[in-house]
Amino acid sequence: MATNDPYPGAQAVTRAIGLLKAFTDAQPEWGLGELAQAAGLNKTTTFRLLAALESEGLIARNPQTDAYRLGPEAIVLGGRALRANGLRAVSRAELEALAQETGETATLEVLTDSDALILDEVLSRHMIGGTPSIGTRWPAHTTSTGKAILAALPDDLLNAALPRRLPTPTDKSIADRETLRAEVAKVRRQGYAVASEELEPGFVAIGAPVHDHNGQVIAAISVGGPKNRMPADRIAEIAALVKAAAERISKQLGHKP
Amino acid sequence: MATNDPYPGAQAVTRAIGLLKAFTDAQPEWGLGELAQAAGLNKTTTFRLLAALESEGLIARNPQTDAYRLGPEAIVLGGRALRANGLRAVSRAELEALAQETGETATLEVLTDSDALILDEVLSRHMIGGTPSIGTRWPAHTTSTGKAILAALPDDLLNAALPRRLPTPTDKSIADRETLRAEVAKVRRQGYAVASEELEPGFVAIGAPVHDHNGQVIAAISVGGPKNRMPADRIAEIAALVKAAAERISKQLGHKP
DNA sequence: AATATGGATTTCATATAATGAAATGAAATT
DNA sequence: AATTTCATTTCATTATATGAAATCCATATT
Repeated sequence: MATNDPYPGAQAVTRAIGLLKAFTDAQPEWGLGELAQAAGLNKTTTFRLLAALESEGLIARNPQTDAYRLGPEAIVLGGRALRANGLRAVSRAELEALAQETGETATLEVLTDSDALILDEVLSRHMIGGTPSIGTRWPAHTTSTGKAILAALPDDLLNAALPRRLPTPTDKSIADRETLRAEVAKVRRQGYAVASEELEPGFVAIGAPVHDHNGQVIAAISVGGPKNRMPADRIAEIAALVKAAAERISKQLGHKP
Repeated sequence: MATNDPYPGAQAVTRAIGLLKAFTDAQPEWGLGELAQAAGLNKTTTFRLLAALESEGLIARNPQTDAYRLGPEAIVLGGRALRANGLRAVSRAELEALAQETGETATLEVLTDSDALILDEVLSRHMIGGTPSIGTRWPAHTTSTGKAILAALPDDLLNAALPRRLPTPTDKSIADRETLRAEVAKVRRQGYAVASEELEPGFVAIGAPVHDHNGQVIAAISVGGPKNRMPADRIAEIAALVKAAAERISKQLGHKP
């Protein structure tokens, strides 16, 4: 999860961030005691850190229950981090076009540590009213975008990006490096990656890499939807669209093929 | 900006968050020295705090220039904060319908301190490829949503929510409490608020309040677009749509009118 | 090629600010 | 009314954050 080892000489900061990271989609609210326990901190320390975070707006309290939750400032910082990334501005129109043409959900994702992180998303017309998952992360080797990025990395960086053990959220997930190596070769050959129920049963996506002006991969885009709308011939068709869109984005970023 | 006074006994945390908040849309990247100066901190301290934030992923470095910027974890936390707010899930479909019917941009916003914070946004069909502003904040009294929320607040909370001096981003912005009082009365009478070039020249929006099951305002939704597409009769028409949508959302939240 | 310049890091002695055990307070629950 | 379960405050102790100065490093400049 951490990019590096915790930096010494800033214990309180590291602990405070640890507390922030405890607020997940699965458990978005915590009481003081349970959070202290989960974070391995003294209750007093936890209280003091949370109070500091709250006074800065990163933490808020449920007005009914007094439970701790993430605060509005987290949303503000997240928005700024997102907008600071020029990629989004460049790729937005392509994502919209892809979602329009295919009727499915299109995403822009980058690699962080060993996860694919969703930076932008245009929802499928079948998901009217659905909640976008911007800011969500999944193990890279289980996603089409993650595999597209990994495959476009030089081997040393690819190995560095892989976790010690490959998580397998479904029984179709790639479970070992041998299989992954073969898949990477295939993705390199094709120029796109398909993840068929490797992240979630019933979900299929197709991803292609985006390159910057130095020729390095910096992101990937994808189109995905339920398996029943993704027969082999349609996958091939979508793959061509996704690949072409990714190449146009790369070109806008100054990439010379 | 801060919800409360800085909490003592967590200096390092408060300072670290101060650093994070220095990364804005206007200045998304900083060198160590200038950031230390801007934050009023010693360079060594700044370095150490940034290193801690970086190792946790909240700060990243521009690979070309080494400049500091917000990191991927900021996006992750922002996404979680957003999804923790059930409001978004409930209102999403209504925003999409409003954007569809009017062709303009629809937003969901809440009040933080004295600002209206954008929680969700469906872009106008005139802005294909535009970048959504989720996580952006504006002075509440200059926005339609902000005024809708302020007007729906009891007087004591309304006063508490106003800053000492009212910022005036344009010459049409409400500049004094007297004028605001009259405007609030009007908004209460109408059940919706119009902000005509009060935030930005050429931009007009119409907002209506959303209430929870206790009858308290918790948010507002809006539809907005350029002044030239917003003649008086169309404003009235859109106001009716926005108000009805806000009422449907409130009803879903258990509000009994 | 050698040197200067403007950064970013590291070092280290010091004292301040963070720590946690225990006491207290405030709500729920019995 | 008593009990339990939390959150919050107090306070003495020391671990931890601090900043001045030294060093390193990359990039201009001569």
